[in-house]
Amino acid sequence: MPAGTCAESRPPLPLPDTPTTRKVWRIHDYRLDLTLQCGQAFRWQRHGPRWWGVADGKPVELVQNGTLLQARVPEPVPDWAWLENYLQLHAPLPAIWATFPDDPHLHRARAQWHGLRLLRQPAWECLASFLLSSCKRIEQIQQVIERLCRRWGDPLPALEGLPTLYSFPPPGRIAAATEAELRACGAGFRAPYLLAAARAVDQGRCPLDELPRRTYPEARAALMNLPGVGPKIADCVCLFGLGFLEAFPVDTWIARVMRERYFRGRRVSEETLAEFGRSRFGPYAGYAQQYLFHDRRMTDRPREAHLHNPPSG
DNA sequence: TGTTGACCTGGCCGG
DNA sequence: GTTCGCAGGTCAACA
Repeated sequence: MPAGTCAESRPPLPLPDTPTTRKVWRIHDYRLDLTLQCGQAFRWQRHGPRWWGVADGKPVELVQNGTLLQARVPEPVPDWAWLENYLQLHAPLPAIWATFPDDPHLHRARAQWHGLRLLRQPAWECLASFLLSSCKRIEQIQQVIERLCRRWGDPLPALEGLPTLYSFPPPGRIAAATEAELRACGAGFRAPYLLAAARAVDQGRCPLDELPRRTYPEARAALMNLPGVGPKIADCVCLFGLGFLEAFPVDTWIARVMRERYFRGRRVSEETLAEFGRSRFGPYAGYAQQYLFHDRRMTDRPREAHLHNPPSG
């Protein structure tokens, strides 16, 4: 190759990304309102078309206007991969749907709730949140988590015009708290579970960072070694925090819908339902679970069906 | 192996 | 204003 050609064809030196506080994406098959409010994450607040919360440790304001998604952060960031990953903007939803069997119940849920996505949350925040979730409504879970963040989290740089948001407390901070202090935040009988989990993670006995590199059964078993973590919470953490999309959490809602629609109302154990869900819906069973779960929940709670309204923004 | 009650707390509902 | 059953789960005791 001639020397001159080589110099001309050399790619330009990569320029560092210019840090920005705003970003716009064109998105398809995405419903921000459903995704943030369906019960997989507990730190998002809605005011009209605007959503604000903490994603991957950073305060963010989000607005969806049709196929445009706008984000705003208080301090310039060089890239937005962290938010794209959290929101799973690049998850191939049509390809995921193509893997599912021809299932009338799933088709109906898809038609109604198309655009609902699974988030990818920080594993510790996900584990702590779902440890606090048993026998609580979403609003109550949000309140307890907010108290924990205000008490043991750090204030984050404020978005102009919005209240101060707090980081999710790292395991070491919770590990240093007392059970009574956690109960005072509203954790109730879940307080000793949260404390034990925080200490296990903080001391490296439950290496959350390593679990995504293990197999799903190994990660699930490691989580279930923690006190207070049964099959349901372990599967929620696998699905929403570790990226194991084959996980199929079985809670009371999904157990009801599965027994009704696939087992003619027969009594079937929850472990059997989880195995059935994973084998029927395959490597993306978690997506199927979330659609079936949300469909059933909205059927039983029509008051909350305003979620069906597309974003007004 | 499957079933049952206890565990905190707070919003809801009927009296 | 008060009472009561209930809620997106887990654990341990018991049959």
